[in-house]
Amino acid sequence: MNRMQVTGLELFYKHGYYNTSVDDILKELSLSKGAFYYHFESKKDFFIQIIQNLLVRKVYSSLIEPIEGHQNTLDLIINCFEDTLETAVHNEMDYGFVLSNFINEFNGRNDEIMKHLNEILRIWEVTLVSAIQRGKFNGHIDRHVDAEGVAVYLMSSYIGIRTLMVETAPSARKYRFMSQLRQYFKSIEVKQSSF
Amino acid sequence: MNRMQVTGLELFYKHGYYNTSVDDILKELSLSKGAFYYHFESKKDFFIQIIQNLLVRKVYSSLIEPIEGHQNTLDLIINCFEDTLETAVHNEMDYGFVLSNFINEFNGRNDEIMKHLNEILRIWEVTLVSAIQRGKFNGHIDRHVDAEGVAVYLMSSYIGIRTLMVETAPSARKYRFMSQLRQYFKSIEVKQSSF
DNA sequence: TGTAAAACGGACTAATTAGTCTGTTTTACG
DNA sequence: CGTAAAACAGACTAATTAGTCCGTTTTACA
Repeated sequence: MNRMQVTGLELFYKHGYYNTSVDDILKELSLSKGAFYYHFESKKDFFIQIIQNLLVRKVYSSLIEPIEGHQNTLDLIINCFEDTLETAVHNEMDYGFVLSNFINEFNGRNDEIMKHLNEILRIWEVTLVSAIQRGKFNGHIDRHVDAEGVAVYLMSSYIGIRTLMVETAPSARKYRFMSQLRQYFKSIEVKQSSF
Repeated sequence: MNRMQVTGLELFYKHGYYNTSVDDILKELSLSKGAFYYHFESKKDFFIQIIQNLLVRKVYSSLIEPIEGHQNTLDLIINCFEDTLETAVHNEMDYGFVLSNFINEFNGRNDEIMKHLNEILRIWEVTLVSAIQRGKFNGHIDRHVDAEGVAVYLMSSYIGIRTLMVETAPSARKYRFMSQLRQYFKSIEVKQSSF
């Protein structure tokens, strides 16, 4: 059953939800229809369970937990982005950011699934906002900075760079992206008055 | 024939390419199979023509031409983003950035179509790079800035915010995004030494 | 007005789809 | 062992898909 979900997520990620048939998944697993519909009500039900079991944990371990530490917030975010982007570069089978891919696919087409995906986005946003506020409190980030704004801006740029890194010069684009991210961070951290 | 392409793009944008059947398009237009396959070789051929005729022009008029002026580069970009995002906010049927939606859908699934989409991205990137270099030359942007890096960063954030603006608080997210974009621009423009 | 080509209608095919149903095997456990 | 439930196999249906084919209408133009 877990094997089915893992393989399901792989194929949905590779080919998209609507472009992956239940038969495709079963062929990959050498299983039959009976096995599938014994465990899952429908293809949609199957996908929602994948979101709740695998996708949520994936985002948690790669984008949430790494920025929940108590070091300098901006360093945590830089390292977190650096790590996930580096993984994408070295993954020859990278099809972009799995969460935003699904959001694009289901937007306006399936409200129930969109609710689940938006919920993950919301958690990511909340985590970023509180990380930035922690940074302000700890004196790493300028007190006048709008934490919500920074969070949205960070999420935007991350979603976008993952799309841009598919197919065209991922390594170079990652490097340029990270440089500009540091540049942006310089503009929101507290100015170190030399004394 | 043009009507077919316009309606085709609409539906492909709304529901995705693989999730829109030729029959759907023909039903919308009250046309028959004979009419469609008289003008187009296949569904793929139809879509490629849509890219070349409609999508390219759309990106040109909204993202390329507006930043080709000779005013302050950063102002041009700000206004350009502001305008397209505002359009997205007021379009109750917004399904995200049409170009990145298709890139997400075809990535790793159809090389021929990806080639066309990447070509549009490339033109956008080149336009941004030369705009930034013009800004450096004109004394609006710091000479040490990496034009390629800024371009990638701008494209990333734009693609991402368009994804984030679908469904959840588009207007508020747009506002926050634009504020942070201005913040970022402050960090790359020439420091106005007061004299 | 005559006529050939362009444009279109719509029935058809073969493949694929999600989901059903009935029967068989495997497992757990007394 | 015995047996009941869990797990699975695979043929089946009804709907949908891209694309074909042939006949009919419309258009352009001499």
